[in-house]
Amino acid sequence: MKRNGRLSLALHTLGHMAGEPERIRTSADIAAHAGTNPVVVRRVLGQLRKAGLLISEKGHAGGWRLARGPDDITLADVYVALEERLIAARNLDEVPSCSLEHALHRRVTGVLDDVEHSLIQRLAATTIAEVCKGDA
Amino acid sequence: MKRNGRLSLALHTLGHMAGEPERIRTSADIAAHAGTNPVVVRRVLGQLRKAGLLISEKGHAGGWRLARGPDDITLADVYVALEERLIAARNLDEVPSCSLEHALHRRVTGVLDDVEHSLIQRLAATTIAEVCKGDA
DNA sequence: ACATCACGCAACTCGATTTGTTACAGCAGT
DNA sequence: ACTGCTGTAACAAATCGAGTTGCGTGATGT
Repeated sequence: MKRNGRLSLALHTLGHMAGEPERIRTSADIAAHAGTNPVVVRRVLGQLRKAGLLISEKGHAGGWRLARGPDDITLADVYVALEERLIAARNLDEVPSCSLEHALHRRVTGVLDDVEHSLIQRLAATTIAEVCKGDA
Repeated sequence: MKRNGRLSLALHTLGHMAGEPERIRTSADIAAHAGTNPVVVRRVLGQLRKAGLLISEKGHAGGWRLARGPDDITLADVYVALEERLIAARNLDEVPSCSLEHALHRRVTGVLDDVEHSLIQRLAATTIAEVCKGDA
């Protein structure tokens, strides 16, 4: 796992959950399966929980499960929940010294924002359930 | 300068060159203007040279100049020359252990490649000369 | 010829970001 | 009470890009 590790981990986990929605999984289980650390899992899935995609329960029989049906969670939901923003730069508004820089920045970020938007739309077209089905 | 620093630097420099195509600039000049280091400039512009966008000449009166007219260089040319690939992951084909991972990977990279492609097409619609004009 | 000025390239440092790890507090069942 | 889970903070390790230094090479002017 290297780049987009969080996204990979999240999608992978959700995919498995979609296969057996009843089963409650612990972060240790998930971490073992993904070859990473339970804390990392909790960090990533915690963002999905905040976004309302997952529910986590503490205590003896605790663990993680889907907050909604797998056909009601799209890849875009996951993407935005993780605040990935692969494309659009999350910039610290660097004041451009020369006006050319300004013009360039405006044009490029305009395109980038558009493309990011279209990426999200494309991701919104696929649900977790579909991906899981396509696997079989 | 932080993320996409190479792209910024390249576009900025090309923009200025488009304004005065005759003038030959040294990497020291460019670096001073961009607030960075001559070696960094040579690294970045070197990629543009390999892509046939720039010409560099050594020696006393050496320096950098455009290899073609500014209206014949698009933002996409620069983007691909730098091998930026903001979107599509440059992965080391990690063999997915479970088939779900496989299905996921295929679908996500499919979308990502498409979006990357559309990004390049959008960038190809703008030339360096246009950006320079838009500035004035 | 020779000094000068510029690029080309490799190796290294540095800082920021990301990922992995350890430790501990809190909560829910048995 | 005890066990087993999450939540969080703090720290360590790996990663990556930018910056830096040093030296080799080619072209120009004297």
